[in-house]
Amino acid sequence: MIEMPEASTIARQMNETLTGKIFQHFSRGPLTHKFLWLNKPAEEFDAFVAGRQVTGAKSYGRSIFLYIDETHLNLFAELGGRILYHAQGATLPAKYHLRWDFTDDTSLTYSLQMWGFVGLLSKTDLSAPPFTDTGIPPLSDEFTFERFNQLLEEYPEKKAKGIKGFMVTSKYVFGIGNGYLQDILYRAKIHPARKIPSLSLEERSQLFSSIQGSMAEAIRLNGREDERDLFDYPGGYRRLMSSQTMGNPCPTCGTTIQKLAYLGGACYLCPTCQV
DNA sequence: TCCAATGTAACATG
DNA sequence: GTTACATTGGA
Repeated sequence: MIEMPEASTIARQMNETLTGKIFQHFSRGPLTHKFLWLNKPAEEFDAFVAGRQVTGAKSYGRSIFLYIDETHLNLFAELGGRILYHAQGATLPAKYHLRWDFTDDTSLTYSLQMWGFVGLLSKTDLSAPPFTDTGIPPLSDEFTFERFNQLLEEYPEKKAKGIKGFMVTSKYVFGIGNGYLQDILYRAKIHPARKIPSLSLEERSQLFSSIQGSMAEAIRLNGREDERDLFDYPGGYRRLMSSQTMGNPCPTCGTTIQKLAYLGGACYLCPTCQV
């Protein structure tokens, strides 16, 4: 899935590569998928974007905004898969779900994995629900330790669910999914099922630092090694806790890394370090 | 053959 | 309070 480091990398590359290009055509690819959500029929996407210009791109949490003229944007949200740029003359992938062609004979394709929302919105649409329901992206000015602590207290299910429930719910911290969460909790030495009221101030501080540190490092490395950037290059961030490292010794204490099914999606953790 | 993962529905339990 | 399930391309 695309989490904040991937969204950041792809948006930066889109901004550098696509800005100034004129859309020629939007279309669906040869693959279909029930969990691909467009907010309008593909024909409306096509009719709207044709002849309009890309004016930039940026990321927000795990979302990507691709700006169209001064008034609209193409929103990529809650999505998995690959968004790829194809230079003039490049062979398009055989399988993809969506495609944007530009007038200079370059194009963009999206191959979905799991699910994804692609929306054609006006900038004002972004300032109304459901697009305002997202939480605060890590590394943003708003994301201070004080605010983080406040969000922990505001989480309505703080007594019922473990810290994992809070962390992967986009309404609070926006940008982290199950993938990076494993490393974040490992670095903070916190078990995914720990209840929020039981977290000491020091543990909250460790968690906050771990979020900031993990996100900064992953952004610096252009995302995870098992995800791809706009040009189909893998990122350089190798997760410490994942299906790939399960069964290996914990780098800190040597205990075997375990897998645990909890609140949807797998947790990988060191049962000794994370309590 | 199994894995990835979000949100929600359905289930089990005390 | 926890798990199953929707899905499907890729390892």
